[in-house]
Amino acid sequence: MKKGDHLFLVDGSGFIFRAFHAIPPLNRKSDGLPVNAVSGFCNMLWKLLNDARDTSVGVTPTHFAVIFDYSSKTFRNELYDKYKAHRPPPPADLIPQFGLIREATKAFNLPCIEKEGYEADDLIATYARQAEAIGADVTIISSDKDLMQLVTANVHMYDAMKDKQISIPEVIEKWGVPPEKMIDMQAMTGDSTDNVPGIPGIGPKTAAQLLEEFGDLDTLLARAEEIKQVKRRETIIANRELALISRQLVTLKTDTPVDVPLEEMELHPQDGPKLIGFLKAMEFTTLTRRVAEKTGTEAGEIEPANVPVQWGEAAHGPDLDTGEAGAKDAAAATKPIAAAPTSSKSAAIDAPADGFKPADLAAARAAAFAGKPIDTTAYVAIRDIETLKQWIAEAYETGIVGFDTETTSLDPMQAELVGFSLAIADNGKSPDGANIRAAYVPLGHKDGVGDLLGGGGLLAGQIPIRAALDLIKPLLEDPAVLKVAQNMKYDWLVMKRHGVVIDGFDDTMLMSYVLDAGKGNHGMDTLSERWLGHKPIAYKEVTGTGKASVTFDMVPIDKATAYAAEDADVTLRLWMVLKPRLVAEGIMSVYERLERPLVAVLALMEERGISVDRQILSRLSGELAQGAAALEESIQSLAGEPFNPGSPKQLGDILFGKMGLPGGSKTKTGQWSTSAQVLEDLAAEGHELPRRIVDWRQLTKLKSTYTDALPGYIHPETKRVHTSYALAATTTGRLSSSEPNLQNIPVRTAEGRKIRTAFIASPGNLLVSADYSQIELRVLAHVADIPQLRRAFEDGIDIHAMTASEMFGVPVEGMPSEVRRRAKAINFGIIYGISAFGLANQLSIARGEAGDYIKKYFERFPGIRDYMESTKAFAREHGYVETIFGRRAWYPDIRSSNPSLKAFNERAAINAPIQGSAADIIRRAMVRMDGVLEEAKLSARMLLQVHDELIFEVPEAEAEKTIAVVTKAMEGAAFPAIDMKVPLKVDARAAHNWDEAH
DNA sequence: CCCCAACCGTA
DNA sequence: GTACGGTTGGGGG
Repeated sequence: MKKGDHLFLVDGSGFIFRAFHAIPPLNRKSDGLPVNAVSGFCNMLWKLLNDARDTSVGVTPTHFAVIFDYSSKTFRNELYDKYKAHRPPPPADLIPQFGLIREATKAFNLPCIEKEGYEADDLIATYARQAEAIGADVTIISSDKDLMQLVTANVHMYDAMKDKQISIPEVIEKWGVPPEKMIDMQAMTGDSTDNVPGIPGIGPKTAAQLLEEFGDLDTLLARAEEIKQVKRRETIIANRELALISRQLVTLKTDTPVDVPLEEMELHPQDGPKLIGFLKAMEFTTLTRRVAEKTGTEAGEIEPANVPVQWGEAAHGPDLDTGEAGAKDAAAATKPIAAAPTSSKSAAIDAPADGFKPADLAAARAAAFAGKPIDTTAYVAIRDIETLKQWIAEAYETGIVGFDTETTSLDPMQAELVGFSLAIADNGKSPDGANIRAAYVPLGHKDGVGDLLGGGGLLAGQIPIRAALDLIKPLLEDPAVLKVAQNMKYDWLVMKRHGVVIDGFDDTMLMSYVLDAGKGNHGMDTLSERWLGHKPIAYKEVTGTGKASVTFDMVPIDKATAYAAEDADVTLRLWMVLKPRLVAEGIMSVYERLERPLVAVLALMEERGISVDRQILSRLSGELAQGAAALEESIQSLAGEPFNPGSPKQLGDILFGKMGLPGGSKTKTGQWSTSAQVLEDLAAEGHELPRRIVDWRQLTKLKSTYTDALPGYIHPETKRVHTSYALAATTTGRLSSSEPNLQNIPVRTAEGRKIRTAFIASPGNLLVSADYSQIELRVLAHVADIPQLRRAFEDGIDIHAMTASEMFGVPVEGMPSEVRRRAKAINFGIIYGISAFGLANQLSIARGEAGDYIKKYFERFPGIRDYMESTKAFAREHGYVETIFGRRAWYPDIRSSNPSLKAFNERAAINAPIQGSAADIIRRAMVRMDGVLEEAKLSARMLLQVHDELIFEVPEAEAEKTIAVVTKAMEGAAFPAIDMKVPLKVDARAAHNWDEAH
């Protein structure tokens, strides 16, 4: 080292504690290893090594070292036995990171320096003075006041997290004394977290004043009699010895015997592959990419390094204890525990022996947030651009932000943005805790007055919406910053319609769904009460209810802030609880592969919508009205009195009271059942009225639910119908569709199918419908591994005919349709968790006969019975069942003592893996579809999903090729996760409307 | 105005 | 026998 060189000394132990508390909990996704402090550390090192000149440091280092504490036992304990006593053990999430930080330092090719019996501060002091003596400059990367005594004209400090240089003026500004008087200052004030006594009652202000007057501590003590304030004079004289011991404790040793000379700190070029190996092992994708670019390394070829991890119980003393010296900020706000670590191993012993496994970390996190009070009075409204910029900068800083939009409508295709809220977290001052603050950015709130058209004037004190969107857009589109929302599909679509494509996000609703499907709904209010013990403000409380309700833009801003900021706050808290559970419960890949990617896919499908021909529906509606009116008239005359045929109650009275027909069955409320089944039976006996009621019901159903309702869903601007898909509504993993439900458009009857002719391709295009053939039976053949079924599917044989042939010994050739029908019903029954009761109902046969069928079926297909029994046993033992991709469906009531409830849950548990696996397969196809189409240079757009069917809109000229590409993608959707034992088959067709394409 | 039961459309 | 959502009637407040 020579004059003019510049030495950077990083206070590694101090940094890890500050980073841990400042950075929200970030866990390695593969196993939940906490890595937030390591992440902050690596980012800081990378920045200092490459861009130090662009920071407040303003110089480039020539020499560089990272210094750590070695153990909590140092020479200071000899001086004063209570030194650093009463230190709580470090938080569980931090313990594994001590070792990782050292590994990181080595990966960065930097010297990693520590020495037994000394604190990092002593090593830093020694090196700083050595370098200074040579004429080099020194920058200490730390903001610890204990190091400020080292600051001179040539020695500076740098707060990396605030990007702030600390030199002589900053020390004076902060403490009122120059650096060389910091030792005396600390000797007087002491340090409660380190148990440095100081002089009782003397704080920084008094100390500075006394040092100003007397010059230094020795002079002060010598002339203590001159102090005018009686009380102060007496305590200083009485505590003279304490002050002198304190001075010894806080004075850093500048002559520590060091093992690594300054020369060895000379900076060497980065070893790209080595560093990337470590970063990959930590799963820091963004930094990996940056390092690869900068060092010209091909990251894809580098394997993640095998980094040793001390989860806790096996951690060696020095690694754990290094944290202690830097734990000042943490300890200050933490209630000290009774037992102090007394040996270098004690922290490891104090920590629970198995307290650092993913499941325990998740449990600790949940416990930390359960009932943790939420300060809802701290929410603020952001009303100016500068403040918004600050919040956005903090989101970049922490890398995670809670996000929520407020709009004028529950329908994201109609919604206008009224404001958005942000929640920012750091990792809190207490173990496993977190501090969260949230704000609302009002953009489109109006005053209540308004003109006759209803529109009020924009309220003052709101950032113009365009400006706010321009500011927030880069943040929302930056995949490196995690946006956390509840039901992100809604916010994603709203923001997309405002020109922002959110990238890099988590969705707490979907997390809850993969973790707890079947254990209640996944709405924010429910989750908040369940996990946080907090009941958020109800939406209705803010907007009012019923006729008196207003849209959110009419809500006063203070009221809106209380509501909206709380939503972002709660969402981020839920993330803290739920995210670690994904790893702990082994369900992360379901979330990442089958849930999260569908958010954008479905949002885009919803945005595209589908063309519906108003004229066709209107014509059909007229026809249906005519038909229904004619039927109604004949119904009235047959009944002999006017009544409402739509009222099951009135109908029951007519049929079973007045007309005295034999009543089939009663509903659970004691009413006569007038179900289609009952009416069909009566009709079969020759009664005319029930027959006409059945027909009337069909026509009115088609009219009210479809031909009349659908036109109301045509969007005024797009002229298309935009359904909404729910990702987290079913227990099995299926989607659901609503407003309108496009998953129950009629198809079974000729009358009903006419509705489908109204769903049309836009001019120049065709609709392509591609549906899986028998996907659930194929899944059953796969999971239960049934040889006959597998063979039949491989050979392309009619599966129901094969079943009938096996069961009844009837050859497939020339099989009566009734025989096949019965086998088909049994096959469906199997999928639904068959019961003799249900099968009997379905086939209108006796219970006993149905029971015989089932018995026979199981004789022929014993593997199916085994599957059903083992599935039930699994569900009873675990409370859930799994799809072939690991999705879970919970059935807590399967242990119910109520026999019918228990049986119901058993049937559902048998069905769920089959229905759910099929749902997972089509989800996989959907996630891949856009990429597959793009690769094939096709412009087809996926519009709808109906459980086993996908509908696309495609230019006429591309239809044929699209069918081939889509079919291939769907048939291969299980691969490579699952190598299906049965081929998947897809039928696809193109036509101008949905009826012909299906 | 809200909720539930009954009924029925889909896979 | 599984999984959904929408419409209607009807009763409650």
